[in-house]
Amino acid sequence: MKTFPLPQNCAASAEDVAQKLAALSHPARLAILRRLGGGRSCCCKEVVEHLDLAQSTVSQHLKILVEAGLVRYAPERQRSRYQIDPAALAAVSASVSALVESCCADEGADI
Amino acid sequence: MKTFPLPQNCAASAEDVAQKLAALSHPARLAILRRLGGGRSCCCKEVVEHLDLAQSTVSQHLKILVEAGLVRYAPERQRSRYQIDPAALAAVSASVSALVESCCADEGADI
DNA sequence: AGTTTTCATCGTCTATCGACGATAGACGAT
DNA sequence: ATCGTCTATCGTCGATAGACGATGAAAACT
Repeated sequence: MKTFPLPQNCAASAEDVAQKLAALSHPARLAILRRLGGGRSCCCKEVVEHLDLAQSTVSQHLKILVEAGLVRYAPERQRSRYQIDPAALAAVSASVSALVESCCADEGADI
Repeated sequence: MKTFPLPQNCAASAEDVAQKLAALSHPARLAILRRLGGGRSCCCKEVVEHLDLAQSTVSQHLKILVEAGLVRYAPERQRSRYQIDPAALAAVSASVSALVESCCADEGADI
């Protein structure tokens, strides 16, 4: 597995982290991400065919993922190309890990 | 017929993961978690004093965290005790990591 | 030309979120 | 018994999410 540069990734603000997590907090968007995983072709139509949602709904979900910075968007000729941003996803994962560690780290836990 | 097949290596369903991520996707709740981190005393009032939100609002956020299974709730005598569930948080972190890895796994990266 | 395909956006609808104040219940202290 | 404190819940409000169909634009294909 390749290592991503991660330039000061964990310095993200709480709002930023919250936005990315919000983008991840919907089953349809998780399904979309899985669909985009593995370097698939990633046009909107293909996602629509696998999700049983209206095209406009899928487009909205994709937009949310793009606005959160988790998916890159390339308006190719006709069929737009959506592609996962591995660094951004890795950054989110790192942020969550950091959060968990900071919450569970110290303390002899008197309770 | 399931809408989302979702072959999972983690035991959690997509809805479950989404719910936990939704619980994490609010700056106030992230701040609450940080407050609860390190085995603090964790009564509602203390959180209120550090968050500049109404007590009812904080109670709501705590409830969301409890319902997501990320925080444990012990209705002690007068002042309730809120406490992070480290295992649940770790599970969320693992789920996110698994998601990221499954999405970025084979990545030919040629467009 | 026209047609089809694909996509983004608009408008609209309902449901939920997020905030607050007010209130009631439970408890300790006086 | 009464007062004060802490908490959870209720009711309400505006804002937003999430879904859909309809529409328009751009590229590709007759």
